[in-house]
Amino acid sequence: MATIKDVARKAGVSTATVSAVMNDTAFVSSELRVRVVTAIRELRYEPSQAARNLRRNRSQLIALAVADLSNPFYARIVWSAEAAVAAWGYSLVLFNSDEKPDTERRILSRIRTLGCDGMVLVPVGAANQYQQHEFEGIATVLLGRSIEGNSADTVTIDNHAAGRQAVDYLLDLGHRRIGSVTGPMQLSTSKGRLDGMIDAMAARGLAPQPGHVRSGEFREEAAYSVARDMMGSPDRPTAIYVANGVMAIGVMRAIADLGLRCPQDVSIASTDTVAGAGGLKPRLTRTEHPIADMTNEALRLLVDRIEERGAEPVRNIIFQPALIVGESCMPLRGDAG
Amino acid sequence: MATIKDVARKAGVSTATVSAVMNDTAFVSSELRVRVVTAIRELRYEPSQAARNLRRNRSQLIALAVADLSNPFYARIVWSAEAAVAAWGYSLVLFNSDEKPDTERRILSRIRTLGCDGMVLVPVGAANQYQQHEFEGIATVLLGRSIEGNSADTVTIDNHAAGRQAVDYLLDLGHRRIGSVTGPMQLSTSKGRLDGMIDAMAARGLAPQPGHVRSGEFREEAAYSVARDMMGSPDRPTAIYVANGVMAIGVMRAIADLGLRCPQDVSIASTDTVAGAGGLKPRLTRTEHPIADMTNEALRLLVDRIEERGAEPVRNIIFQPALIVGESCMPLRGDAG
DNA sequence: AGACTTTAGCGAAACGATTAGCTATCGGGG
DNA sequence: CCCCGATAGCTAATCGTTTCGCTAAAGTCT
Repeated sequence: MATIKDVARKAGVSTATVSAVMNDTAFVSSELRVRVVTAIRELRYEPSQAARNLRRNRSQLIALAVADLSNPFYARIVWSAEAAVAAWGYSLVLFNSDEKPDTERRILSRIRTLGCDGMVLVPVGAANQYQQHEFEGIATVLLGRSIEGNSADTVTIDNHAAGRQAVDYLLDLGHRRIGSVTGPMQLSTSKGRLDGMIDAMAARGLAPQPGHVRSGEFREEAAYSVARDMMGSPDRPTAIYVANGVMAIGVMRAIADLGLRCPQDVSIASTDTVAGAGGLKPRLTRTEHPIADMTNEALRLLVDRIEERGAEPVRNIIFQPALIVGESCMPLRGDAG
Repeated sequence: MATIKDVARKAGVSTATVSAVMNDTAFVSSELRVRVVTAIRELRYEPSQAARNLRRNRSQLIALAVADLSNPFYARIVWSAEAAVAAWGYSLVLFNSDEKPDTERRILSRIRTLGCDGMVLVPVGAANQYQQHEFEGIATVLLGRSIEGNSADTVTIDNHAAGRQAVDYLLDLGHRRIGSVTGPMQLSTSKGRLDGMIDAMAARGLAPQPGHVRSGEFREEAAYSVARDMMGSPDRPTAIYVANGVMAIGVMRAIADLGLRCPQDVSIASTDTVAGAGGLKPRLTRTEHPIADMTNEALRLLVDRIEERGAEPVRNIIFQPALIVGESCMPLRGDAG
């Protein structure tokens, strides 16, 4: 592989001039410029990113660490993020913490030694599991979930509104015994959505029964077993609010396996969506996140932090969910519709 | 950020000794070793990957360029690849060529300047669009699709067998007028699957009618419009073989929009799968690829090439598809079942 | 014409690690 | 008692860029 010295020698100039031509960083007479570019072309010279990184102390790499790559929600984020990162002139380094705090810790350290210029993180652990120095010296944007007490920029949705919207919809259909399958309580997303649900019910003088609120991992299997258990008892809820798209699949499967039909016997509303929803029957009624917008915004903030040295104040951007009505909910039988 | 010199000064040793301790590359007395490690800890020293890369001429980066990140099939590959890459001690740089040869060209150049140690590529263009030098000096494994005349290792499935299996199944159900919605003919995958279909029919003295074989982009929308057109005419096929999971969703939607029901009026068999298949109704009958195995194998080959300098012969690994029977096919009405 | 400013281009010092080759030091054998 | 080999650790070169500061030639003003 040809180096800048080879080019300089061949063109009869100094390496500084070659560098100037490459980066358009100083005026070079057209005569020298043409000698340099032909030399570059003939030698098929491409500058060594490693040397450049060392000198410039930049890597042009942006890391994205998501919580669960098997979840279509995060797959969708990856898709958007790749496009946005490329559009800003960076490359995307992808990590999957698989909802495991230990894995996440290793990832943070790896991101640091790779020298990524910035990272977008979907945090996995509880707030107290993070050390301050894990974020020092690297631009960070938290996406989807936030960490209490952390001073990084965040881009999230209004989880409280999401839970509230979905459950208000169920209440409007006449449901009173509403259950919920939700995620781990240490995550801001799960907690916010459940709070929204509780507030929606409280606003009408109701409250979920103790056994009707279950939490587990944000995974299909966890949701399946929890839902099977909850829906097996005779005083089962007439409607369920599921806090996550993948869990919704698990819940629907559990219901089918119990011999119940989805809108007729149990209504299901969820927050967040799954891919292939076009073919899913019945189509879920759900509150959707504007995933692409959120991801783009996260990268805009991140690149801003990377490229402007200015210590702007912390920014927290909150997106509003939108209720998408599918076919997974029905008015409560014999009740007002 | 502390450098190796700071550590050396603080520990009262030379940088060579610090390096030796870090990399376990030479014997260091336990006294010095302990001085070095405490200095490292106190200064929170982490070696600069950039400097290391420059010196070692390695980057510990593996690039993965897939054809379409919006396709769950590739999302699944990304998931597996991230895990495999991490397990081998590398990090994954992700690119999406979005089925566009021009974008792919830019990506190849970017991979090169990033100095990735190797790449896994799902090629997008026709064979003659590739230049030899685009692959020179960087370990490459082609995944899923191959490029005729290219000398890189490949990991693919037996597309011919996939088409043949799926269509044999339809034939066994008594279908005779079978159509196909398939991908671009310049891709080895589309061509192989279609050939498999044709051979399956030929083996029984049949051939698809000219208007019943349609190709388009590997996208839901393309499949939708093509299927709508094909299924609108009176001599429409009684069964369709769809060469791709995402297209199958489009075809099912087209059929529903035409007022036809899926197994009863039209049987659908496809190759390759989509995520969320657990919730999809009716579940697709399809030939599945062992995605995780294929991806792992691709990375095994790649790391092998990167780490062994030996010029082993080119390896082409072909995986066999498996037929998964769902509920999207029925015996032809009034025919032998 | 002399003094002063501009500017194209060069030389060499960084950046922070790895590593080949060298220098002491120590113990043991003749 | 001297010499030799082994070995722990150091010195300095090196990887390929970028960039600061400099030189010398050319232009501008009085």
